Amino acid sequence: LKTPLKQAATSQLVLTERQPDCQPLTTPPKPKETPPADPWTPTSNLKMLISAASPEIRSREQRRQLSDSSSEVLQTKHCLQEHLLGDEYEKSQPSRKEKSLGLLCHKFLARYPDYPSPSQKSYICLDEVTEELHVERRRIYDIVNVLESLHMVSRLARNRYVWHGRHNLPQTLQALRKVGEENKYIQQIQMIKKREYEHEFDADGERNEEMASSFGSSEQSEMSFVELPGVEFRAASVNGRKYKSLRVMSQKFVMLFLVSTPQIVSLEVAAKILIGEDQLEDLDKSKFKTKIRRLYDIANVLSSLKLIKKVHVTEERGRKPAFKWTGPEVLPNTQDTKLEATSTTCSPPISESITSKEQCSKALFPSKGKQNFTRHSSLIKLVKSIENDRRKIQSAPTSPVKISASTYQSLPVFPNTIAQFPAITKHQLEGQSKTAEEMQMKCALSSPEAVPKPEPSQQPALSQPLGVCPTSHSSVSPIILPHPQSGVSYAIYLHPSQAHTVTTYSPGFMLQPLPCANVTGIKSNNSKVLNKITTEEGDTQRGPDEPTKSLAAEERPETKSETSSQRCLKRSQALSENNLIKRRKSDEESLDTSLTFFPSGYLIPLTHCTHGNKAECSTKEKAGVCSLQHTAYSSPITGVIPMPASELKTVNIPAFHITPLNIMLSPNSIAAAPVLSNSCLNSSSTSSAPNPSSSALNFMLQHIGLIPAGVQVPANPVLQHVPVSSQSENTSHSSGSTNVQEGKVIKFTFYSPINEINFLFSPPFLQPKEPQEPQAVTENFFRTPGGPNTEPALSANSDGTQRTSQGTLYIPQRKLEVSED
DNA sequence: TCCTCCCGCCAAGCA
DNA sequence: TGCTTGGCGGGAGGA
Repeated sequence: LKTPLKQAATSQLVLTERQPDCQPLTTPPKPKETPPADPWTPTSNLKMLISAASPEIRSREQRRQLSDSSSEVLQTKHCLQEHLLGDEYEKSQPSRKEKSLGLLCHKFLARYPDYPSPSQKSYICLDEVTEELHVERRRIYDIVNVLESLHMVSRLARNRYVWHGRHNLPQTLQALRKVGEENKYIQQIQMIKKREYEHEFDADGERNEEMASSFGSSEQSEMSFVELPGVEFRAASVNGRKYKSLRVMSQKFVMLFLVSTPQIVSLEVAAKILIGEDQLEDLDKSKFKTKIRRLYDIANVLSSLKLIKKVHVTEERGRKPAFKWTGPEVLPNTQDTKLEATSTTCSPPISESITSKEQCSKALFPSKGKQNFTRHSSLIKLVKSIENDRRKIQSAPTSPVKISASTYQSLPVFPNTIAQFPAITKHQLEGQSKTAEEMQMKCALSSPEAVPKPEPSQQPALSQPLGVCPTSHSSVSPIILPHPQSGVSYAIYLHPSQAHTVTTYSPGFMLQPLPCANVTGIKSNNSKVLNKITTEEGDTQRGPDEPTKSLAAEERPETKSETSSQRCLKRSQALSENNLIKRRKSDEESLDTSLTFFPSGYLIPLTHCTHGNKAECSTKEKAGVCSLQHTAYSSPITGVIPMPASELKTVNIPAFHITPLNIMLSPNSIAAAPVLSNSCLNSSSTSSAPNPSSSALNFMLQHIGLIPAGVQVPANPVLQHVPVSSQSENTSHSSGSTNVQEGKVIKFTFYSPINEINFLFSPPFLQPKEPQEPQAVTENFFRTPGGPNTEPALSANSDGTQRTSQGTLYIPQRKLEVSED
């Protein structure tokens, strides 16, 4: 009852306020005379009914008519009243969509030029806007707040804003991206996704508890408004409210897009992150719903600005609303350049400290005092989260698993991997596989065409050897990780089509599941279970004939890799220096956790590839990564090769670092990496250095129990040049095409957030063998292959695992997906 | 049924 | 003290 009355009063107020503006208006002041609080007179009764039926429409219609003539107003009023009890009145109401904030924002934006003349400032009077757009003031605030977050408007005074248009947008986005990177939002996203999958079946409470721990305590919560020089932020209130401001939320929401790869953020994740940085007690459902509501508000405005677009991420658990960034690409290089132009201290040193951050912030926002700098606490929270994990596993059984200390940094990589799946549509994968042959030709590592949407300016000039070496130009591109101390290096086979995006070394990454393994091809028959993104326009549904393109669309330009990877390495190093031992535990935990749901891939040891030789080291030193101190823990169970920290110290890890920025490595970069071909292999102790593929195979096969330990199998040329053709992959059940025999090749795939690393193993080694300990576990991660749309014929093992009759191991993506059959 | 998000209450804070 | 600003959540339209 309250609302209608109030609305009626408002309508009357509007009515009377408009009178002076409308000359012929002669509306009697009767509404004023009738106290709105008295609903029991016939007039007020009627009025209340009208208001109750649709106060908005009533006032809106009245206002509209008032602008024409007073008589029309009265007629309209009468008309409305007459229709009040009828269905026609309801029909006359604008639909909900017509009143949407997005539409309103469109109208609002239409009032002002995108790029107003600097000499001529546009001022926004809220009163005028509310009148002209026939909306409540409250709605305008929603719009203005979001626009403020992008510095498209700024508050001048009460009721008064200045319209800046999009002049500041690039600068703002770069600043936001920078802040987002510094605060490791991508890692938060990964963390959330990881926990999401880990606790898929957990009770909400438990999940919330986990979430809470992952974000640390509320005391660390600190949300600030990112400002730009010259764009002063004058919040109406400077109290704590501003930290919950829609502005801040909007900025953070945008940050998530800018640091994500692909630039798709689900509302759920965004809300959790926003809550995570708020208070722990906010993790209840109502708060979550509130955040979601606000995010919808923000998203509507951002959509009107064409910065984002609504999409849907389809997962096993259903269709999730998400948004995809469609705004201008914000390149970190440019950003860094700009930052450096502002201040030379902006380039974070090897160990990025808070001090340097603040310096950078000062440089970025010189017009404001320190209190205005953005000082997000995400990093601290992340650390806390991991420490929580560590604590949890302190009592857990020790595991021989070793993963790199960098896992500490890239712990959430795993979820990130999942996070990336949405970006890879089934069609994309299929298309990718179908064009595998073509890519083999086109996507030679040195070929720029191999890079989806290669932007010249984005081609990373990876001057440093990354320890990632192509051994061939086949579609399966081996990458070597030198292993100095043990004398064993590791090979990773990269699919060239994705090699450009590979990046990432991370134990978490190594321990991640190997989805989509189809023996004969790149095509994944798992693709059906891959998350897919379907925009409403279906624009992300790309045909199979343009896999590269589609991938490119979803993946971040590789450009970011160089600086980002360096930065990440530095951060990882800094973080790992002090708590290396502790983190091992944590890493183990994370590994174990990953094990639960995600089978891992394998690093293939190159037993004859010498390590630590001067040539290699010099190469690494050139890369500036020799000092990298990471401890890798891997589990034989998960097929991860133990990789002590000392070993990794001299490994050119950067290329394998999974960073929150999703650093990518271009084929060119990989091709340019000389480690394998020159430093590593050539510098090996013997001139007859075995083919790394052989070592890789041996290790792999031993590891999974297909051959006994100590048994060495000769290298198979297939491994060096595994022709993965669309034919073979599509006809895995028929005679194998090219060199891949039917069902005789195992392809292991690492999925990083943005790429896959494939390991192909040739037939001779797939011989029946007595299951050994590791095998039993390992096979749990395998699933038989099948056509892209068909379920493979499985032969269940006694332990419940399955193996294809064709000898092909099929690696599922997720636990849930594995459960089928 | 769930997703979206309109709507407006009401409190904080400004003028 | 009135007005502006905006956090917040109920609940309804829509898919």
